[in-house]
Amino acid sequence: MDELDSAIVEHLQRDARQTNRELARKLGIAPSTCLERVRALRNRGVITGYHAAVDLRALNRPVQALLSVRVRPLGREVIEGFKRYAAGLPEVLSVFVVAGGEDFLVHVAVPDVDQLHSFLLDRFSERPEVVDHHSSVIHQHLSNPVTSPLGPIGTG
Amino acid sequence: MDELDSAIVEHLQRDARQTNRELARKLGIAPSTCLERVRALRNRGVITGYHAAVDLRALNRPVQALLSVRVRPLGREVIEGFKRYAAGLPEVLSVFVVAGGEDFLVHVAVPDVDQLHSFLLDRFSERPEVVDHHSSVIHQHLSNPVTSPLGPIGTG
DNA sequence: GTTGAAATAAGGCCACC
DNA sequence: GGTGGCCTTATTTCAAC
Repeated sequence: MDELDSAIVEHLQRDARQTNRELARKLGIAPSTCLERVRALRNRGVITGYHAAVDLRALNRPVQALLSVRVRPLGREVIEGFKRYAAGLPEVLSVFVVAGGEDFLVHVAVPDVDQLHSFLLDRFSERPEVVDHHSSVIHQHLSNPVTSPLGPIGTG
Repeated sequence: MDELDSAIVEHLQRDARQTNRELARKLGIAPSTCLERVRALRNRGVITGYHAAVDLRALNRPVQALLSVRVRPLGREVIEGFKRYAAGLPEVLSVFVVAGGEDFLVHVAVPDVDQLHSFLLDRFSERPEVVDHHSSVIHQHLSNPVTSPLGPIGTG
């Protein structure tokens, strides 16, 4: 994991479909060298995959919310069970298992606020382990396009 | 936005670097047809980009947290200002602007808990508009690999 | 809108440095 | 570990349906 690897990761986070030749040209290295580096990053698990990003409005899901959920009794089975349940729901974008006042934060995207309400009632309130929940509508969500190493770059 | 488009979007969310031929074969259409569909999805803004996903541990950032922040006075300038400030910090993965008890939820990834503490003190506590903040360490973060349309598929 | 084939460009392997 | 060349494979255009 040197500076070249770091640069490759940054470029591929911005555009995962640029050709190997284009990437090599930007970095000033030979395409074959670049290809080997990229493959090594995948094999070492630094790059975990390549994913298309979508516009939630285009998919009829303009309303986003963060749902905080408390479950009881606290234990591995209840936590694991709810986590997998929530992650499997089509409305759910991601699930955070957190420490502190709440146990889960569930990021959802739905067609409208009525369906957000229905989702809470039908999917969360009815679950016996859910003792409390609270929703925060998301007005805006900005994602950092690149995630770079922090601190000294590891030796691999 | 028919069912074919929907299927294309799902496949490209799982693997954005599969060849056009492979994608066409899975969908049972000609490669040239597939290519045109994919291009149309990009031009219509349904697919917004292709991004490499990375392992945060490999980038020396194994500690994640969600930081809830309240700012005052509440107004467009303060909200916009803090939002852009937070989104520009290298430790920050994404920023949620939310309604409800808190104003922001900031998703961060740092090398260790000490640097999480330092981040809060140096980057948030010192900001005059930040009147309160509270951190929740993330034990686990699951993302849904695919985001599909909900409800009736729009006519585009 | 979809297809098949031809032209263009890229990916991938290997010998060499 | 990095490079350049060669062969294989994919992408992309275009005329026709």
